[in-house]
Amino acid sequence: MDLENLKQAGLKITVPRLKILHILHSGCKRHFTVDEIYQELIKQKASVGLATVYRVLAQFEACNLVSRVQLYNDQATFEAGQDRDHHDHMICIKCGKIVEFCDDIIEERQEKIAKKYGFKLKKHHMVLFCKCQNGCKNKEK
Amino acid sequence: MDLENLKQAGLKITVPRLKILHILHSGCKRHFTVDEIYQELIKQKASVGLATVYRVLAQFEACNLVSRVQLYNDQATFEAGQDRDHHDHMICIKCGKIVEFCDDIIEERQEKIAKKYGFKLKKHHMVLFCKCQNGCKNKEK
DNA sequence: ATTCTTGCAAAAGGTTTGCACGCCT
DNA sequence: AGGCGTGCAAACCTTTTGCAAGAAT
Repeated sequence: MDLENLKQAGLKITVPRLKILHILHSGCKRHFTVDEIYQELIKQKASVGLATVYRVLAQFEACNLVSRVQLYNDQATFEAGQDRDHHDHMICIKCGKIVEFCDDIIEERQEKIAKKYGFKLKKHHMVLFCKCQNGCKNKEK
Repeated sequence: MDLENLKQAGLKITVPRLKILHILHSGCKRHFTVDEIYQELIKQKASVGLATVYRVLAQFEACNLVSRVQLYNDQATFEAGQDRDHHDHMICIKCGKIVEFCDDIIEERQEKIAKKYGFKLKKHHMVLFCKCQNGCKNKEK
């Protein structure tokens, strides 16, 4: 349970932390920019400062309640969920829909390519930018 | 020839543009952050403003003399060379050495994965972070 | 009581823009 | 003269930090 993680990490159960946890887990959305969370807090009329959102997310990251993912070039994005297995992301450039996937063949090739050049692969970063084929009528993000 | 591109794009041949072009093509290095170029200009005692570096690189990008690549999360990076074929990057996290590569198997898998989820792949972003195996004694970047 | 948290404002770091001066034709 | 190009400073945007006041145990 999330609250256990907080306690174990020596973090107190506070209103801002609970509200942010709630946002992270409500609905089917799992990826949030800092500003998305901040705007949601404003919508809920919670008086939580932007600096607090940044601080809390960094703390959550440290105790594995969220992980930081680089989906866009300009804003930090956090992904809800604990101890997730490795995966990459596919994003619809029109509606923003995100799909997580992991492809063994690609993972294997990456290792081989690194080895071929005398490198040892430490991590990788891969995002596929796509368009949903059906039913995505939203405007470009 | 580079100067032709400039003229065709309606850009005048000026000292800052020539100096930046020269930096882009001298040596074997092909990837530069804005600041690397700016620092090199300072080292050469060229009085070129940082804003100019940004503006010139944006213009060079528009006429295909450089392309913008997202290698680090915090700083824009530009790659010298015109009309390059698609490729991805592998970076040594210790010495910063960059290798460009393109793997058909990965490219093909990316298409397939997109299709599998009902997406149409438009572009992708992939960077492998590695360690050189031999002879890389530099400190972490 | 003590330690942790927070909101606010200011600072930081990278990038862009406004503006007046300068250069070239 | 006219327009493009430039340096400088100021503005911008996201993120971080300092600090004094407030909460949690």
